[in-house]
Amino acid sequence: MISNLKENVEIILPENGLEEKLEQAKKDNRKLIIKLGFDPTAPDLHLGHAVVLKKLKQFQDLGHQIVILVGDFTAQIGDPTGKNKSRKPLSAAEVKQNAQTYLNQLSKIIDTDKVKIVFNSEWLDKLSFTEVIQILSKVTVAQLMHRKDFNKRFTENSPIAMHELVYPILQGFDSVEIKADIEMGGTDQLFNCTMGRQLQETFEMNPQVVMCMPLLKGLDGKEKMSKSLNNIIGLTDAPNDMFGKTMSMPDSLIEEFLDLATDFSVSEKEAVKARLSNGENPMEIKKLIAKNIITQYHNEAEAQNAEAFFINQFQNKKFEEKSFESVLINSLQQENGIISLVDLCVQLKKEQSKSAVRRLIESGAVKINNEKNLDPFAEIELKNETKIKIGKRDFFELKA
RNA sequence: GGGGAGAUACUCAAGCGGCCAACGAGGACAGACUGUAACUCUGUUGUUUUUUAACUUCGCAGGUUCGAAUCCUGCUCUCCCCA
Repeated sequence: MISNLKENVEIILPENGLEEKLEQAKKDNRKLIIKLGFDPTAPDLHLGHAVVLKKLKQFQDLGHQIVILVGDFTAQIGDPTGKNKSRKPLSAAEVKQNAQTYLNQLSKIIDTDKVKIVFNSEWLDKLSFTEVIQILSKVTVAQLMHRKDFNKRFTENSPIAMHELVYPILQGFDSVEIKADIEMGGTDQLFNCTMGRQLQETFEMNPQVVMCMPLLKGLDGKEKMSKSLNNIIGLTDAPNDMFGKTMSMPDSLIEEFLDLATDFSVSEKEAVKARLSNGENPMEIKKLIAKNIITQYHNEAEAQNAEAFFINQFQNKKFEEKSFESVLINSLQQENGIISLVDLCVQLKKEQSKSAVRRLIESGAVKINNEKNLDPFAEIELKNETKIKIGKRDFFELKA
């Protein structure tokens, strides 16, 4: 059981802490409190988050108490780094809304009925300045400067605002408030999580164990998976999308995805890796991974469908009827069923400027009924079942 | 508090009165080739009117000029040195 709990975990602090906590819980006949923080500004969950969430799920299955901490207070302060200084603090309503979205997505992996949700504004709002100073006095600047990104910015002479330094401390104080036994997070959270240990100790509590999961790389194969880098597979992505995205990742990512994104058993993983090193086409392995992922977040039938679709559509280059995003002709702005190609594509592909779309068309990215059309001003007749491909991933079909 | 340097598009970074929507690099996107991989090659990378054009952009606000990212004034912010 312990080895399952430790699978894929990159860092456990202290080393034997997990065992001790489990034993203690057993002795006291109580649930462990397992904390996971969530920043309410970014509620789009992807496979990177799933790495941590699946670990939480294991604990939940063993009967422990998951506490989701919504960092609404810290989000109100706003992040001053870099150019983001104009970032608006979220309103209470937005925070609520985001938390709800987050929960919905969470339910793909863990049982949200059994999860406890808390907002850190509940206690952080109430602290007096005296109390704040007292908390701050527990931490030294030298400690804070150990954090990698503070250190980097400091040595590079880029600004660090005071309240940024306070962030990790507040996060640590959250652990005090909720009496966390374990705090989970990605390896990037290591510093913040250890802050929790330290503060709990000064508040004479048994310090939490820190468990950090590795950060899954994004589809670009370079950076961590992150929405802003546009390299994610979202938990709520459609099956065909998941399949296509998985197939488009660089081969160098295969092992990592196998380990972190699939739910194969350890021995199955080994077997698949052996196939790879025996020279099997990595593409086949990627299909395996894709199917496994879709099975997790949708179901097996969908996974089969997605594969069949992919093979037919992209490998055999046959256009299939299914799985184009249907667009009602009535919903488009038009003139008597006629529209220019740019205008059509702008409406289909939202959040792109007209100029950008126009360039796309001119570079040959748009096909109508599988025929390239390079003229942005071609007049398109809006007919039922007209298929429009924009780039590699966006497919639409008009419906009367 | 005193002295010095600086703020340019996603990032880095040129430009220092007209030839600037702004060199170059990275990134990103698209195309060809492929296994929707990598490599390589090509193109694009402010917005808008069907575009040898107009409009908005070089920290913010004013000013000088026929004309400003470039000069002047004030402001904001950052970095460095000294106290």
